[in-house]
This record gives sequence, structure tokens and C-alpha cells, in this order.
Amino acid sequence: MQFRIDPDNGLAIWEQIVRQIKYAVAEGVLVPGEMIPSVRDLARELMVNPNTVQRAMQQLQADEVLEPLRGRGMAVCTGARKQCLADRQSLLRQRLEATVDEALQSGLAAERVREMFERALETALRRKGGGE
Amino acid sequence: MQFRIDPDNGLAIWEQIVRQIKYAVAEGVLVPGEMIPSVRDLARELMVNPNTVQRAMQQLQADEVLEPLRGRGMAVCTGARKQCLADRQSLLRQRLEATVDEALQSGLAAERVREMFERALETALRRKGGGE
Amino acid sequence: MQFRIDPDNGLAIWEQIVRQIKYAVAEGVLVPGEMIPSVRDLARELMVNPNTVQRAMQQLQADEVLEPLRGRGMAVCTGARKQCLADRQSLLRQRLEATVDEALQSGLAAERVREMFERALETALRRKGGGE
Amino acid sequence: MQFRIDPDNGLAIWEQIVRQIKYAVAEGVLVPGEMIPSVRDLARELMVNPNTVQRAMQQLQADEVLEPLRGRGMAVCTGARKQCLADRQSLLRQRLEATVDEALQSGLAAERVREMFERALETALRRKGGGE
DNA sequence: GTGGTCTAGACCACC
DNA sequence: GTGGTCTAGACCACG
Repeated sequence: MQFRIDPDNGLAIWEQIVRQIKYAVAEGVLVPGEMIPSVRDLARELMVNPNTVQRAMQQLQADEVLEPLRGRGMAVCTGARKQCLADRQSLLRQRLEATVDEALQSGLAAERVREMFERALETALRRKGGGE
Repeated sequence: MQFRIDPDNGLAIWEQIVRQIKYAVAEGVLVPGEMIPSVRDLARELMVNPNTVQRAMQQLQADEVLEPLRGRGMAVCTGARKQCLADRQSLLRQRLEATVDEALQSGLAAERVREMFERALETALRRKGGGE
Repeated sequence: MQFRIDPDNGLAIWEQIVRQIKYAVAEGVLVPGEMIPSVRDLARELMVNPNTVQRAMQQLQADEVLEPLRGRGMAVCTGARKQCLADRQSLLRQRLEATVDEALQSGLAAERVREMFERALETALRRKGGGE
Repeated sequence: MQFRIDPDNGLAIWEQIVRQIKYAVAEGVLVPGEMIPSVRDLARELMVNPNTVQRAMQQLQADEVLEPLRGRGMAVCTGARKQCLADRQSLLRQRLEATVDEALQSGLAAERVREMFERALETALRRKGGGE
């Protein structure tokens, strides 16, 4: 598991954790039944307060992605993968739609928005490729 | 001027107002020298707290998009259009890049992201076309 | 609203708050659209830390009983009453069944359990009547 | 001995073990002087951590229900039966009262609580009858 | 004023 | 060791 937390993301830290864990489950990086690192370990690794990680765990429990095993740790729920795939889809779809919506409403033509998207995609791919 | 405010947008209401006014100036819907409606009128129209509109005005002054004319109201600055065109570009670019970035980091392939984008674009166009 | 919090209840404080608010909505003591007291006020009244109340609010949001109105407070969701009536039913049913189950499994005859229940009911009614 | 452990009971596993052993002694299923299975065997049978069983044994010793016989195991104390009958009474009474109390405080009428109880009783009897 | 987030540190029960 | 709860206090954005 390799998480990147950006405190200035607009999104709360705990929510970034939630998303990234859901993405990891959706990708199969985390498989149902597997135990995730302890709250304390995650907190240390991400350089955030354990309570902040705990807040994310609360949400992931409510979303039935993780379940606590008393005294042992947090495990990925059976059936979480399907759930997370759907969540990823909707999280990203919602964000993409909002973004496109704003672009169009700003007066840009669809073609112009598409150009910007392609440029953003190239930039992101380059950054990702370069980062590896 | 036709603004759409969405309280559950993630973006603060005042920031949505700032963006939409900048977009309107960029588009030429608002032209330099033109007066914009009073804070009270805007607040009533958008169904938000006058303080919220005030907060947006404050930002727009700082960005030199609007200037207060004593006793008369707020006017679009001369030269604001160029400024707003640049702002629009960077605001949208930044948001697009962040969105694409998250999509890629979630594990989706670029091609898959492009599909989602195209679908979002269609949806948004349909909504825009239908709404008019 | 008149809440009774018992720190030694076995149930976490935040969960007692959740239950009592759900019960109040179910009873119609809190009606949809109504604002509930602020987190700080509730905390002061219940003599607990504001964060503890906040934890309850998180849960109530997740359960779609309350919704935050930015900068204004927490409001009872439309449709929350039906939800809360169902919740109350299932919360109490689950607890009653578990209790009865344990009693039967302890070897007591059904008739004997019923006697104990009736005595408990009388006791509780007397306590409630006396308390008023 | 036939124990049913439910990890999601709210009650700690070790406490469920304590209760069920006390109930068994109260019922005469376990008689004074009788040896109970070893911690290891019980742990395997109940599918729980041996430490958890150990924690229960510790409590049962403190309550003078079991006594360790050096090198041989744990035996039911002489006179434990009377103790356990009283314990069962008070454990169940306390739990029933707390349950009824919450039901009444939620706003339900006594008659309504009685109906729920009767339904719970039927359900539990059916489950017990069906399970045998 | 409101809710929301985060940190720090303590304590608990459980396995 | 684990997760869960609670307190205390700070800071932020929003209206």
C-alpha cells in the first residue's frame, strides 16, 4: 500500500485516506479478508495523528469496506471489492461531471474543454510516469 | 447574469460566486465599467446570506476584478477581462488536472478515464441544452 | 429535548446521544426541518466534550437523520421520522431478542422469563412515574 | 456443555463465557466437583483465542465458581450452584430492567413494549426449538 | 455564531 | 499488540 496524503488538497485528510483505501480495494491491491496496517502504523507512515486515521476507519466501517476484528485489527470485508468498484466509479464520475460542468458553464466550447482535458491527461501521465 | 449556486458543491458558496463572476467577465457577459447588482439583490436572487455575497465581493476586489464606486455600487474594473480570461484558464486547468490525477491514481487506465470524460461531457451538454 | 446520559451504561456516550436523538425524532419531539441545539450547547448541557457530541452528529449524518446547514447548524432531515421509527423498532427489537435469548439459554422456562419481564416492567414504570 | 459465542454481541467474548458457565452450573449441567475442559480445548471448540478463555477462567475463579486443581485443571467449586443461581437471577434481572427502561424511555407505551417482548419470546423459542 | 478538522495525550477493553 | 472512546484545546471556513 502506497498512500499519498496532501494536507492542502481541499479534501480532509481522513477523506483522502478513505478514498485511497477504497481505490486500493477496487484495484485488488487490498483483497477481502486481508488485514490492513494498524491505525497507529498508518498514522506514523502518513505522518498524521492516529485520531485522523481513526476517523477514516469509522467511515470505512460505515461504508462496509472494513470490519474491526476485536483485538486483532481491521480486515477488508467480504464483498467490499464490488462495493468499492462502484464507489470509485461514482466518486470519479461525480467529480468529472462537476468539473466539466463548471468548464462549460464558464462559457468554453465543448471542443475547447476536450483540448484542456487532453492536455491535463498528458501532464498527469507524464508526472505519473516520471514519478515511477 | 445567470448564476447557479450549489450548496453541496464542496466549493464554498462565496467561491462559486467569485468564479462565476470571473467567468462572466471573461465571456464578456459583464463588460468593464458595468455595474453589478447590489449585494442585497444578489443575495436575494441567489438565496444566500448577504454576508456570503459580501465575502465574494471582497475577494473580487482583491483580485482587481471589481472596484467599489463610492455610494453607487461595484463596477467591473477596466482591464478586468484580460485578467479574468487568464484566471479562467488557470482555475479550470488546475481543477481538470487534479481530477484527472485522482482518476489515474485510483488505478484507472488513461483510456478508461477518457471514456468517463466523454460521457461526462455528453451528460453536461445534454443538461445544458435541456436547461435552456 | 431532555437527554439522560449515563457514562457507565456500557454503551458509548456518543451512541447514547445517537439513540436518544433518534428516539426523539421517532416520537415527534423533534420534527423534520427543526434545528437541534448546537454541538457546543449540547456538550455543555450533557456535560461531555464537544468532540463526543460531534462524534454522534457524524453518525446521525451517516444515518441521514440530521443534515448540516453550513454555518447555521444541524437540521432534522425530511423523511427522518420514518427512518427513526424503523430504527427505534429494530434497535429495541434486537436488544429485547438478545435479552430474551440469553434468559432462555440460561435454562429458564418461558413462563419464568415472562414473570421476570413483568416485574422489570413494573419496576421501570414505577421509576418513571416517580421520577416525573 | 454447549456454548454459543457471538462476537458481535456487544458483550465481550470472555464475559459471554463467564455467563454461560455460570448458567450451566445454575442449571445443574455442570455439577460441583466436576472438571471443565482445558483452556486449550475450550478455545478450540469456541474458536476464540486461548487468552480470552483464560480471562474468563480468571473471573470465574474470582467469583468462586471454579477452583484450580494443581496439575489437573479447573473444577466446579462446592457450593457454586447456589452462588450461580443467585448470579443468574441478578444478571438477567439487571439486563431485563435496563432493556425495558430504554424501551420506555424511547417513548413506547408499556403495552407496546409487552407486545414486542412477547414477539421476541416467540422468536427465541422458535429458534431454540428449531435449533435442537 | 455555526459545524468541521486536526492534534495531543490518556485510558479502556479485548485478544 | 489491537481498535475504541473520551478529553482538551486549537484552528479553519462558512454565514
